[in-house]
Amino acid sequence: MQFFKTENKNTHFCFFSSLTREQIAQLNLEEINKTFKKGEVIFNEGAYPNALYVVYKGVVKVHMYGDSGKEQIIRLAQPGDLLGYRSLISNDPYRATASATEETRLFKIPKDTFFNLIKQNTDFSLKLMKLLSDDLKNAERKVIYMAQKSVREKIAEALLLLNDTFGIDENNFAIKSKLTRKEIGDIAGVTTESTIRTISDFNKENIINIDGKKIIITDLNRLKSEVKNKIA
Amino acid sequence: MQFFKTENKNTHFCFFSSLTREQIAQLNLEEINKTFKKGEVIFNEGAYPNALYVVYKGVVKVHMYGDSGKEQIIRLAQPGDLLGYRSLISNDPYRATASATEETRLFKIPKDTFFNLIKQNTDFSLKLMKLLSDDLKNAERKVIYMAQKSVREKIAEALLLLNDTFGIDENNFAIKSKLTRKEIGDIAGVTTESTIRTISDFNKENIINIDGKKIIITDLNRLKSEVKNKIA
DNA sequence: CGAGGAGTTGATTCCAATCAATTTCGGTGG
DNA sequence: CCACCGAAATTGATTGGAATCAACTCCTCG
Repeated sequence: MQFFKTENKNTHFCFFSSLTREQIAQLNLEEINKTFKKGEVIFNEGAYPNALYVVYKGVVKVHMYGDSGKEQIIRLAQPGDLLGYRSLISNDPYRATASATEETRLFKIPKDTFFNLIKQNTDFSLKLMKLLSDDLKNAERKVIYMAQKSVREKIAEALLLLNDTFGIDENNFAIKSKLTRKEIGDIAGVTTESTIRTISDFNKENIINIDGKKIIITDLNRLKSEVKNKIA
Repeated sequence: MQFFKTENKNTHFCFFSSLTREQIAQLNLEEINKTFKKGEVIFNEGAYPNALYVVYKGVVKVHMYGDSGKEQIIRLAQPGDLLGYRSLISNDPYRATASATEETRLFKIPKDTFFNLIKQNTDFSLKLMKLLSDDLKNAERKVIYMAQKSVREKIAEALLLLNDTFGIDENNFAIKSKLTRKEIGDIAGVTTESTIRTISDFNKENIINIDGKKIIITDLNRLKSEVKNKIA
């Protein structure tokens, strides 16, 4: 079961890899009999959560809109990641929308099961708290990022995130992401035009290589060094 | 005991007001025999937490530095708020520094007590999760804020935060904050000069009134309307 | 094969940072 | 009590980075 992967992902950590098999068994994971296609919405801002989702295949973008209508991608959820647990715990309506960025399949954990597990299993609770803490850490880090970094740094960071999240194609070494330039900009908090210009700059400087829409990171170290003072 | 205040604070919620008296008794609250003066550091970025702090009197700023050295204030903790619980749960060194913005007194909850309580008291755990969730919600909101808002909106938001956090003086209606203009800018993620100019604009437009360093919000509604699409 | 979305590029604008200089204020020691 | 010092606040001038506006090309997919 791929949940047990142990790779150390940069941005998110695989929640399930930290659970025991027994704990996973208690989850009553129920596979949703539906494959979400690119762009399909899993849940919408404003809706009330009645279950927790677990990404099983694919990558989901969690995004919200500023008042001007500009989109901001809050995070990317990959296999093993939870979706919508924050709203569930806070008992709030979703404040963000979740959409598939590629063919995606999900498990569902009924709300009751989830809360029962929290109540019965302190170990599970602790792990969930740790997950929340880590997400909070990332979000706080992103605040300072948005406030202080240049477009160039933001795009470099976004590309590194894509690299970590989607991985690379064995054949052509391109990042296996289906995100558009606009969406990359939405991660970085930057306009589409600036995103394109910056990606083009990186290309000219041989830090990356553009092959159509595909991006190949040719000099990972230089890309990383664009992101100063990176916090692991 | 002032922890039982019920005011609905805008940005943080008073953790202790949601606990039963019994739960509070279990906390082994230990008053720290020290009054922190304005500017004094409670804990430093990089240090390892060995206890949880509860603000009892005063307001504490939690802040970190971008690589250029620019400061960013992550949040303001007021009486009843917890300090350092994220790092404690994640078992990380502190990633931010906490300093008093005025005379501050703290309680301390030993690390062991804290974790024992989590393990023994599911209700407490749930409340802690809710707290984490709410902080996460705020942080995510701030990400989009930093990415998309103008200086004017950011300063308006910061002033509203000050108003909620410090309250106003009964005599002159000034916000009872001892923060400098620079610090207000550090909340908003804006330079000191831009902060001053914007505050001065609000003054000219009779949205606020400046009396020396003191700020009096004279037209709260207009100030609020500067912050479009405010999420409660 | 047409249409529309995605990508790209160039020109222009403008907001806010930066740089620079001056004033005000709060505290402190003589 | 006052003079003085350094920090904070303020104001002005300039710069620059990124958004915006606009036009065009290139896919791709129905």
